[in-house]
Amino acid sequence: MRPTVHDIAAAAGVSLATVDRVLNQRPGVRHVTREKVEKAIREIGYVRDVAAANLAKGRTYPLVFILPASDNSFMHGLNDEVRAAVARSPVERTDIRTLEVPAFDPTALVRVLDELGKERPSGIALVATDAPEVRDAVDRLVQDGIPVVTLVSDLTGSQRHHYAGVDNIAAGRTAARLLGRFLGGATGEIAVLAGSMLVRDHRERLEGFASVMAAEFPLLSILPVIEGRDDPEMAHMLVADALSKKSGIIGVYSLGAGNRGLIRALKEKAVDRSLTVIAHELTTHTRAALLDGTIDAILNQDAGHEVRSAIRVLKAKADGLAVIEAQERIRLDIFLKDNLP
Amino acid sequence: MRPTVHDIAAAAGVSLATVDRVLNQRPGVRHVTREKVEKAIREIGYVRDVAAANLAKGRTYPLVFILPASDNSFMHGLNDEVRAAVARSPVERTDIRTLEVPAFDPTALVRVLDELGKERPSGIALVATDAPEVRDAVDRLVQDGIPVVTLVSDLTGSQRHHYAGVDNIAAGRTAARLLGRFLGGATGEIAVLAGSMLVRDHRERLEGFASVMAAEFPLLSILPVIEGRDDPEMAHMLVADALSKKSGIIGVYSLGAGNRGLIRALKEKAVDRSLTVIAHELTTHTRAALLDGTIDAILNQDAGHEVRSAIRVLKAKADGLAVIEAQERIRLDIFLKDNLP
DNA sequence: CCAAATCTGATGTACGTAAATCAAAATCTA
DNA sequence: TAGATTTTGATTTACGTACATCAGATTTGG
Repeated sequence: MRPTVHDIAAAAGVSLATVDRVLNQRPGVRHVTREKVEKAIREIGYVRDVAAANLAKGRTYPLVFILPASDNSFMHGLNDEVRAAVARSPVERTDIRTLEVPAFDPTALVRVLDELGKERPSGIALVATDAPEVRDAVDRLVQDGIPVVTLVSDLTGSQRHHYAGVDNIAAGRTAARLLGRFLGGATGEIAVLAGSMLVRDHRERLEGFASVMAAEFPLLSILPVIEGRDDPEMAHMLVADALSKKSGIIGVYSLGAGNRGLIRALKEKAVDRSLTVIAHELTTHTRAALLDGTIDAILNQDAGHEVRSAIRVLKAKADGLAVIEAQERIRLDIFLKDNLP
Repeated sequence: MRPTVHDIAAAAGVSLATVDRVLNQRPGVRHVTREKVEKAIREIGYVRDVAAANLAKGRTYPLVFILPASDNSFMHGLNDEVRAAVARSPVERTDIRTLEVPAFDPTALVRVLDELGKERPSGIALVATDAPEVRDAVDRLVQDGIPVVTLVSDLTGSQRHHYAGVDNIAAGRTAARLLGRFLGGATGEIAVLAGSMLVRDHRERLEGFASVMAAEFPLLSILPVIEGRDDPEMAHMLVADALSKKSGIIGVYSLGAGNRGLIRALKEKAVDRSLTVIAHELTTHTRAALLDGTIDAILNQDAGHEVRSAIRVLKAKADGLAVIEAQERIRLDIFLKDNLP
């Protein structure tokens, strides 16, 4: 049987009340007594029954998700997953609130973060815009003892407790190798479509992509990055233009969102050119394009996993508990037309 | 505030005791009263607080994992993950026991399953040997109300509640497409190394592999399958032999275990031949081979995820609760040298 | 050594549910 | 309608922890 507070009391030769004072760091315990109790805790291997503790406390975990107000499929999917988590709230004892902030706007994000500092929720998950002032705001929260995890996009040099997202450098490298291998030993140009170089995940993907390309596929040259602002219309225009002008393009790497526009451009301008195309994020549009052969591979991050992981980590940090590291690692999913879920 | 049993009692106009009788399907409640209570439960949207219920019951979940006594890295890894779950037992209220049975031995497996039927654990997870008598034994357990999940390898036509493993047909198809694409438009022969055609996962991988190869890569022909019994020594001998005799081999698909032997054979016989190689299961050996270029891609199933998923599902089934489907889907991981964890 | 301050023990209630007991009420049977 | 039977209510204890209160013990300062 698992040891309880009574066992600690017996082992340490003190009363239940004293054990409670030590466990919940309440005042009024002499130093030596405290040590005696802590020793007993270690020796009998006591671990607090979190379920019982939460029951007694009537505890819930007020959590806040800060998401960018972006109108693309990926962010919509992320939003859906947060809503699904809200639906599970009663069972998981969470109390989740979602805040929308303008995308790519550090100032707005900082303002929201600073306000949350006063409110002191049990935990905060945010899709970070990678700017020094955001990093400082997050670090203030962390210093204040509020658990913070970054979601999807990380925050350079910050003290955030955890990052629930994929390794984007690895994603870029993987895309490069897949593209390089799929193209056999061909010579030609590669077009790269990004959202914005202001977000860290896109920068990192590009960095990984370029480094593997340079090192291992010297016959393929990367054209200047097209920035489509994750917007389908803009992406369509820019990609169509590039395809018209550059006849040497034999491959495309789309590392951001807005793939709806990319796919349309490909169908209009390149049906006959048999391009090899790799894109990020599995959505209804990219899925259809993968199945009909317009896209050759999709790299994906599972938004549901990211949200669930963020919640688990925030709850664990709020209770000062350990997490199962391997469970919280967000994988880079690679989908070909054969292994779609 | 979330509704409690007291709220049901008030809403239905009955006593707490009656509510308890209905909730825990105890006898002694008239049909009309039962209906009245059930209606109230639905109307106020009551959901049992599982944590509180488990606390009151002092409940633990006795679970049994049945694993084959195979001496390969994958099964060792699976074993490690079960042990890790045992270490978490106090927190998760599980009480996990592992049983080893001879591999590929339906009779032994049936004997063990039948005995567990008497013992009535809260749930059973097994790596199934795909045979009718095993299926029948599992179905008896299910009929008896014992939750059963298959792990890694599924059981054809059985009533098991869940399968915690990858879609092996999709895995084979994916391997075929990767291999076909990596080989560009080359012409040649593909060697396939399997463990045994007696286990369903290997059969399915081959099936998926062969179908995509035939349909989409007609220039590549599949050689007769080499069965290495998941044994490194045997695999080494057979593969080395094949490489010596067949000079037309340009690709290898290893769909089972025993990759240690395969890798040794490749290094001895094929350093100069630049074969394209795809293997299953990420182990220290395959990881090293991927990094040094001997292997081009590894398809993997995450044993840790499989074990944790099996436990979650068994617990949920034991309590009659729903699971988060997406969370329990075991993905096919594709590793290139760039996205290794 | 006494009073004041500090520390410790004993005890009770609460969280939401399970499970048991016993009494009372309702229903059924003859 | 009496008596047996079934159904329902009321109440209590328990699970492991949190938290509060008050009394008693020990330590500290002067």
